[in-house]
Amino acid sequence: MGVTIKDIAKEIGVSYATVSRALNDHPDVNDDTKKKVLRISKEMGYKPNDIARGLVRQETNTIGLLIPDITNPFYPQVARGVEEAAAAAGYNVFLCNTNWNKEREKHYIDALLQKQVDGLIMTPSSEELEHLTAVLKSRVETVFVSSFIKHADFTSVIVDNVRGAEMAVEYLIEKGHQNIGFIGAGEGRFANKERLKGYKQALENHGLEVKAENVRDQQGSYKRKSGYFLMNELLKLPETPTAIFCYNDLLALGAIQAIKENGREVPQDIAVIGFDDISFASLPEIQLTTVSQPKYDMGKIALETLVDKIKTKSKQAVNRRIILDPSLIIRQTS
Amino acid sequence: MGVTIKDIAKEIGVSYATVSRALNDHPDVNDDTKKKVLRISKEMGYKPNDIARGLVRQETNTIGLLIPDITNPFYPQVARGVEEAAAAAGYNVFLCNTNWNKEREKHYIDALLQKQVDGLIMTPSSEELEHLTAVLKSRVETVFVSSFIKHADFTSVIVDNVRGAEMAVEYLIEKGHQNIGFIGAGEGRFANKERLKGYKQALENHGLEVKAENVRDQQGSYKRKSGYFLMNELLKLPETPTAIFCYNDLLALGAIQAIKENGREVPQDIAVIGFDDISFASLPEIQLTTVSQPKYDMGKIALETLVDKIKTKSKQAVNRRIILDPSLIIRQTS
DNA sequence: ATGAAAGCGCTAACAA
DNA sequence: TTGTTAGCGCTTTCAT
Repeated sequence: MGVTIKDIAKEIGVSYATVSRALNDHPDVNDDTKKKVLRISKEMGYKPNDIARGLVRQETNTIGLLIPDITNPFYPQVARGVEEAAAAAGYNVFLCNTNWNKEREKHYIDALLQKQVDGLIMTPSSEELEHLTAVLKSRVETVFVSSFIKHADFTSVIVDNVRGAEMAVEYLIEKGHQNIGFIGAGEGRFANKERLKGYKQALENHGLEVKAENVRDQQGSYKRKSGYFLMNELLKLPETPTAIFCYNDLLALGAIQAIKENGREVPQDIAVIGFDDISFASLPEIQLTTVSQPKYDMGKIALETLVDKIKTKSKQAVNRRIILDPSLIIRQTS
Repeated sequence: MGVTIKDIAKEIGVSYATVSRALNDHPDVNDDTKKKVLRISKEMGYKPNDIARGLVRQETNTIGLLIPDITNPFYPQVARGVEEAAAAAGYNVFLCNTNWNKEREKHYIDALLQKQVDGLIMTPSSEELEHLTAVLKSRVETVFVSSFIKHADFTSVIVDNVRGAEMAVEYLIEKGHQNIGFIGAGEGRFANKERLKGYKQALENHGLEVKAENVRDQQGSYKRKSGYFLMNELLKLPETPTAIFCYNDLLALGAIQAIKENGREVPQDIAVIGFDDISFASLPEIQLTTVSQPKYDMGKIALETLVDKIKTKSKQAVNRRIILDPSLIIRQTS
């Protein structure tokens, strides 16, 4: 390996404990020796071995980040927030892409725990808990992003999904729409449930009926082709909705494609609203109306919250939900 | 901490070396004891401490991945390739987003080396080497993706940038364009140079002049707004090109926006071709003609090559360039 | 202010 | 087949 603390000690003729102290600028160390140690270690090109340090300190300054789909621009933005905040706080992050796959998620969690990560930030692939028992038992600090698990004692950073959905659907109603559809995916997901709830609330608040055939979230993924597929189902209905609220922007993009291929216009024939406000939503060719989430901030706050939990470990074990505000961005598809 | 190897040893009444052997299924261990160890450790919920193992084995089964912009969908795709191949090979990956910032890159490299990563995969922020000396000196196995450093002995996985650019520009020439512009960013970047080279070659091969004012790669970033800005410059020219070849899709998207806002049509007035084929390029509203790179495969191959280098360490230290083929995808912007 | 020594959890000779 | 022991590189008591 490289230069170790012992090499430096030998070189200077002090004990390696002294070198360690100097390097960590411990108070009880002679100024001259400290300077000397610092100088020599620079000269010799010494790099501390974080692995060894971690072993004795029982901490690794490393956290794991589990996201379900790195291909959906929403998550890279969150990841950037986590990442930059982590760098600022002196942490490194292991990125794991679960692909919404419970098995992979489980596998990754195990691997991360064995790597002794100090904490975990994750958007779980589902609300079911069994595959998360390892985390629960290990008691490693965890914060959830864009997700919330009932029955479990985790901190989470989320946007007000219900409110966001409500805003979108209310806007559609104000525009005169009476027959509004919902496209989502995976009933099991927290955020999906919440946005569906907001959708229903808005309809009910305005005396509108929630039609079962208008709600499509029983199958498919959160990707474009799924939006395309589900919209096509909706287009087969005797009374196709005149507006669609989609769980996310990717689904909305797929829905729009289906609508256009069906020979109809957006928003003239059918209006579409998404969720997330990924960067591509603002392209002149797209101009997608959508509910914006503070993606970067969610990541940043998640990391900061996690670090806080790690530092104050077991002291204040109060978990909480940090809820951020969404905002409706009106563009050309509604 | 959790359950350790010693706890298990105590429980069963054997030495902890035996437990270690059983757990790593070493040949020389009694079948019964092995079974017993396995059973008990499962019961006690034992998880090996990778940190400790790494310390003695002098390997961490961890690699670092440095990418310049996680916000550009090109990199997440590469990252996915790296990630999945890594999981398959039993490695974990530290993701670091450098934001094209040399200082951050340097900082991350240091951090990764201190974490004793077994290898590095990176797209460096620039071709200059000084900030990479740490890597060079540490002799940690490294493979470059989508980049190639002259004067240095690294393996890299790249697409044939020259050929890709040539294909794009030749196609434009065949379509009758005589006045073709280039939009790039950061002259210092390898890939930028290569694509510019391909652009020039294609022009020269067809007896067309390379006009300095048509080449815009001296400033700006690789992002959309930069393409927008540079295209606006081109639009001010007395003879605005009738076709533009862009370093990447993001720049192309920005250029298209500028063209449209200028009251001209794509491709009727000005044709645009990008590079990368990010997923959004295929949206019906975008239909961007572009040079496709095998993004996922680049990541996968990079990881596999790296692992190979790690395993055969110092044996076959021959570095090479792995060059993949690009393909021109003709859509509606050309 | 410094040194000696223990130990973090594990693997790997070397003995037995 | 199993146990003993040293040691990976570092931090941290406890002495001095």
